[in-house]
Amino acid sequence: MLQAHADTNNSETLTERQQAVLDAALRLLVEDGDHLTMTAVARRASCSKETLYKWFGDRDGLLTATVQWQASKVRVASVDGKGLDLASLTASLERFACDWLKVISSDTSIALNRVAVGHAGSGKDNLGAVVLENGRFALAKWLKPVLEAGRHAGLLEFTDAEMAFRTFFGLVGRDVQIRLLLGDRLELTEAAIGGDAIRATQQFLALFGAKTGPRGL
Amino acid sequence: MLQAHADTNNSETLTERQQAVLDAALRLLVEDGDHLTMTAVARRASCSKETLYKWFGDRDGLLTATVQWQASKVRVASVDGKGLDLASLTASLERFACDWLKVISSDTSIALNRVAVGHAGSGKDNLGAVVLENGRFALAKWLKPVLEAGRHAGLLEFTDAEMAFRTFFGLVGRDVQIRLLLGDRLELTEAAIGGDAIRATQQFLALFGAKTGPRGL
DNA sequence: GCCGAACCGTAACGTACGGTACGGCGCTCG
DNA sequence: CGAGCGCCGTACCGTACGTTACGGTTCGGC
Repeated sequence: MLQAHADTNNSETLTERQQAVLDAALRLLVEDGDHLTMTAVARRASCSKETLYKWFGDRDGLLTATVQWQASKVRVASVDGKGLDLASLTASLERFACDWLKVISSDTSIALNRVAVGHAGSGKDNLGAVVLENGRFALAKWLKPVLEAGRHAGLLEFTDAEMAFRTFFGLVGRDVQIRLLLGDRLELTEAAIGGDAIRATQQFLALFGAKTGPRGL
Repeated sequence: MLQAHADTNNSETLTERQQAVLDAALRLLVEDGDHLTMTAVARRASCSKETLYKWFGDRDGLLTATVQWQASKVRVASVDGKGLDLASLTASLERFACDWLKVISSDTSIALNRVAVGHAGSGKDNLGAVVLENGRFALAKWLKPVLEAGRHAGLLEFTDAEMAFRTFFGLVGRDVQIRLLLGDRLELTEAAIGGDAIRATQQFLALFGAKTGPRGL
């Protein structure tokens, strides 16, 4: 998770220097919240504002590029659909839950979601769509094949994969994301995340596991 | 909405005129997003900016008063703990789920949560705490007695009411709130909300219902 | 060495907006 | 009926910030 393997889109069109600038903008966004100014980015990245405008057009362009740049860094390798037995399926689900909880509780994710939410309220919905696409919908895209494989192997029972995924999403995330976005202090230790991942997975299996399988929880 | 039932806090300290001003601010917040300016509020409410500053101190004070004013309007009557049989417990849970989904999908809630999220990112966390207190935590305060009553009546089994509540919260809300906050078009018809409420309740009962109860879904 | 391109640092401009001051108006009270 | 007061409308001020412009520097190519 979170490895920076050379990706398809951004690494081609963005020079090394531009990536450094976007990293600076990202750090600033995490530190100072939505208080990001062009002057601050230029100072932090040791570049001129003229260059910022030449590269990214305007402030929204810089913001969008920053969000997409971060998104391109968190692409994860899709799991192979070899989740044949219950143990590996359970492990996959727990791993997804664990990774997801780590992502949404990270400072970076919180900062990016905050700015995207604020942006969604002000007309142009670019940032919100980008965050959603690389967050919730990407998670669904990764997870659905696992669910389908589990159903095909007779381990899961559901009619609509989308509905099953959304239930899993709710069981994992619960109130965590909205509380963090609203500024609630909510310490999420590694152990707590791991425990939540196990609990959510067991609850999901209790709801969607095949009748023959073991009924956890 | 906007009935003048004498409330605890706000109706005493706020005059009729002040409430009208806050309603104007609230409408503006819903319409224009976070683009709320003091001049716009003054114009919409047909009052002077000087009056706004005299009454609410500064922009943050106006924002906080607006959020609290809206919060004071959505107080619901707490259900009585007479949920003795499974039918009435199920009905109570469904009703909570239904009401909650209606709240978080309303334009007002979305606008308020957006501004609170943005505010939480910029130092002062007042708004986020207020929204959280009147949203998630208020819901917990209403719902936990119901859950405890259900456990006492032998209908539910759980060790930690907080954990049970959070699971219910996740099953009901799933990805709805974050998607709406991020600007996702997500039409929630009355029928869809009702169906989701029933589904979430059945799933919750499947996870936490006493073994003698019916195993839905 | 010279040229042009890219870029850094900074100054400057325009605008939006939070906050303040002031004149005028209607209302209440003596 | 005059005084005082609360409030409306508006002009005004200061600042922050997006955006542009410009002088100076580095660097690759001829």
